[in-house]
Amino acid sequence: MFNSIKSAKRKVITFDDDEENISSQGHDTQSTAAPAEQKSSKATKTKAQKESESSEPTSTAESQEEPTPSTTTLTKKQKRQQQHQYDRPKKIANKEPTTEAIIAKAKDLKKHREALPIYTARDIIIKEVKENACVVIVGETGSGKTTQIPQYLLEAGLAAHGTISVTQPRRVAAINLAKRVAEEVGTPIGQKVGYSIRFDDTSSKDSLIKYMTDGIMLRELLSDRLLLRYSVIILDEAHERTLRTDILFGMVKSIQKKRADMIQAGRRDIQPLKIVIMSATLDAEKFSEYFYNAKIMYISGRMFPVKILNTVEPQSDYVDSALVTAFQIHQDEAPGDILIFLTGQEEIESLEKLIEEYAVDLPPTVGKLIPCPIFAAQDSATQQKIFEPAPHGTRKVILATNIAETSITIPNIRYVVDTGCHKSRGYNAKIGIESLLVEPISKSSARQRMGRAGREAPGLCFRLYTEDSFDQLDEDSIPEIKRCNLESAILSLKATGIEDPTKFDFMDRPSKSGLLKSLEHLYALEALDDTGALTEIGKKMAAFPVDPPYAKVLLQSEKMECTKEAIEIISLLSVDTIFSAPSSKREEANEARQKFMSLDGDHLTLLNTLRAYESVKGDRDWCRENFINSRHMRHVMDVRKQLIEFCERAGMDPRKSCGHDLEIVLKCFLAGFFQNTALLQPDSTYKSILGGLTVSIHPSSTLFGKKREAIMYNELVFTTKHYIRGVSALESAWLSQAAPKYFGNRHA
DNA sequence: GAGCACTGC
Repeated sequence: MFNSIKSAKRKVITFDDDEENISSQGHDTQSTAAPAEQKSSKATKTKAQKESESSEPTSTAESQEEPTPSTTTLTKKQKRQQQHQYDRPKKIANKEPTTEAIIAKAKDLKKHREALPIYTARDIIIKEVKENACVVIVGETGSGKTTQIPQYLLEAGLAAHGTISVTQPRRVAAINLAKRVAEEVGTPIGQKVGYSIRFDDTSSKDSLIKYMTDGIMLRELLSDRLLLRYSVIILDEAHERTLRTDILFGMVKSIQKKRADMIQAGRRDIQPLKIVIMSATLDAEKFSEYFYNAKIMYISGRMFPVKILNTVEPQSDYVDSALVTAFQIHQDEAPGDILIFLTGQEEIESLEKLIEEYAVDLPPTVGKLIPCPIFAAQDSATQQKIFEPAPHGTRKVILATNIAETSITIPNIRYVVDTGCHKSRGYNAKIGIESLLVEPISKSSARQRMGRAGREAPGLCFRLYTEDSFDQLDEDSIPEIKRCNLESAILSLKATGIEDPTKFDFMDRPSKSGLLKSLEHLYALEALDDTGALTEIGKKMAAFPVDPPYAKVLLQSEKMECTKEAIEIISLLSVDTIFSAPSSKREEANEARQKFMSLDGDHLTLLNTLRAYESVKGDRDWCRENFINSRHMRHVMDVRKQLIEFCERAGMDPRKSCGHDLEIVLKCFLAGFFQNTALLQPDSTYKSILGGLTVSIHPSSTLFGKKREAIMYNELVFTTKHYIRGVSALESAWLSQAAPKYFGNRHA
C-alpha cells in the first residue's frame, strides 16, 4: 500500500496491513464506567470532551510553569518571587476575574463534568474509597480521573479531617491540574484548591485539595512523619514507577498502618488515612497485591482508535527507516502531523538534515514537509516552535526524544513513527557506575507512544520493528529504583526514621549490592557511623534539597569559609548545563564561552559565568549573545535562593565568602567528591584513584584535552566511554587533607 | 569530540 518516493531513490518499507490490528489505546476489559461511552466518543466530540482533554497537561511551556498568580491570593512566598531581581519573561497582564465570574464559570463547567464518562462511576468510586483503606483506580488517558476523583471525594466529605492530596511526577502537571480543578470548584487557585511544587507553593491551611509533586510529599515527610494534615493521599501516574513514587508507596503504607494502630489504641485526635493509587496501565494487580489486595476499578478513556502497522522485515538502521516512512506517510496519507520518536539530540539533528535534503526532491504537487526537532536541552524559545501550526498545505514532522511520550503533548498529531528505542539511564550496582545507553522500549512505552496519534482523531502508528520484536519486548520498563544510584533515597529513608533501609517494604526491591554501595558511600561521607546509624552530619545533610555529596560540600564550606561560593557552584551544577549550544552555531558558542573560562576547570568557569550574568542582571539579550540558556540560569538563581534559606536555617552564614582565594572552594568540593578523582598517567590518560578505571574528560568540559596532574569530577557516566563531567584541576597533595582515611598513606 | 526524561517544605 505504500509507494516509493520516485525522485528520492529510496527503498520502500513494507508494513503489515492487518485489519485486526486496531487498538483504541489498548484493551477490552471490564469497565465500571460505561464502556459504551468509549465507542460513541469516536464519532463526534462534545465540548465536554474537549474540556476534559484540556485538563491534561499540555506542554512544558514556560508560561505554564510560571503562572500569573492572582493578586488576591498572593502568598508571602509568591510576593517574594515576584520581586525577583532577574530578568524573567514578561508575565501577561491578567485581569483578575471577579468572584461572580469564577462562580459562573464553575457552574458552566459543572455540566461538562457531568458529561464525562467517569461521572457514571462517581457513586461507586466514593463508596469504594469510603469502605476501603486502599483503592487502585486504572484510568485511561482522557478519562478525567485526576481532575474528577479528588472532587468526588471532596463532595463526599472526605476532606473534613484533612486535605486530599494528589501527587504528580511532574511540576507542570501539578500546576495545570490544580488550576483546572480550582476553576471547576469555583474558587481562585490557592483557596480550596492549591498546588505545591518546589519554588512555588499556592496551597494554604484551608486547601481541601492539593496537587503536589512527589518530591514535595517526600520532603513533607521529613517534618510530618505521619502526614497528619492529609486525610486522603492519591498517588497518580503510579505506573511510571519513578523512584519517588516507589518510596512513597512504602511510606504511605506504613503511615496508614501506624495511624490505624494509634486509633486502635484509643487516640481520638488521629484520623485514618485513605490511599488511592491511580495508574494508566491495565496490569494493576501488582499495586493491588502490594496494598493488601486492594479493589481495582477500571475507568475507560476518551481515545480515538489508532491502527498499528509493524514492519514486515526487521530494520537495520531505524533513522534511515524513519526517513523513508515519513516520506511515505507524507505522500500517501491524509493531512495531519507526524511524530517520530528517536533516542537523542544527535539522531534528531541528523534526521532533520536528511529530511531537508530529501524534501528538495518532492514533486511540486506535494506540499512541504517541515522537520521540527524537540528535546530537553533546547532553550525554551526553540521548544515553543513546535506548537506553531504548519502553514497551509504543508505538514510538520516532529522529531522528538521521550520528552514527547509523557511531558509534552503536541497538537495535531495523526501519525506516530516509533523506532522502538530510547536512551535510558542505568546503574551498575556492583561497580557503582551510571550509564546512558540506547535500549529497546517496553510494551507499555510502545502503547504510550502509539496513543499520541489518537488524541484528536483516529490515527496511525508505524512501528519500525516487526510484530515478533514487539512480542519480545518487556511488558513494563524496569522501575527506576532498580536501576539508579540510591544514596539520596537511602539518606531520606534514614532521616524519616527507617533505621534499616534494606528491610524497607519496597514494592520492587533494589539489589542488595546497590543498597550496600549506597550505604558505603554514605558512610564515607560521614553521614552514617560504624553501626550504620545516621550521624549529626547525616541529619544535617538530609535536610538539604541536594544530593548527599553536595550536601557534604555545603557543610564543609562553613569550616572553610566559602559558603557563598559553594552555594553558587552547587546551584550552577543543578542544571544539565547553563550553556546553550545549538549545533549549528557551535563555533560561535565556544568562542563566547572563552570569556568566562577558568584554567582551573569547570567549577570556577561556572562561577565566572554567574558573576557576569549578575553584572548584567540576567539580561536576556546578553544571555542570547553569550549562548547562555536563560531558562536554566533562572532555575540556578531559584536554587541559589533556596539554598541560602536552607543554610540560614541550619545556622550557617550563606554570605561567608573566600574572596579571590578560589583554590579553597575546590578543596571544599573535595569533601564531597574525594572519591571522584583521577590522576594523569604516563600515557596521558586519566585513571580514577579508587577503582583504577580509565576515564575521559567529556568534550563539554573546559579541561577537555588538557593534561593536569590530578582532577576531580562531579559525574561519571558510561556512554561510548567512561566520560566525566564537571571537572576541575587539583594538586594531589590536597587529597590526603580532604580524606585522610582514604588517602592518608598514599600521599603522606 | 558529545547527555533520555523527571524531581526537592
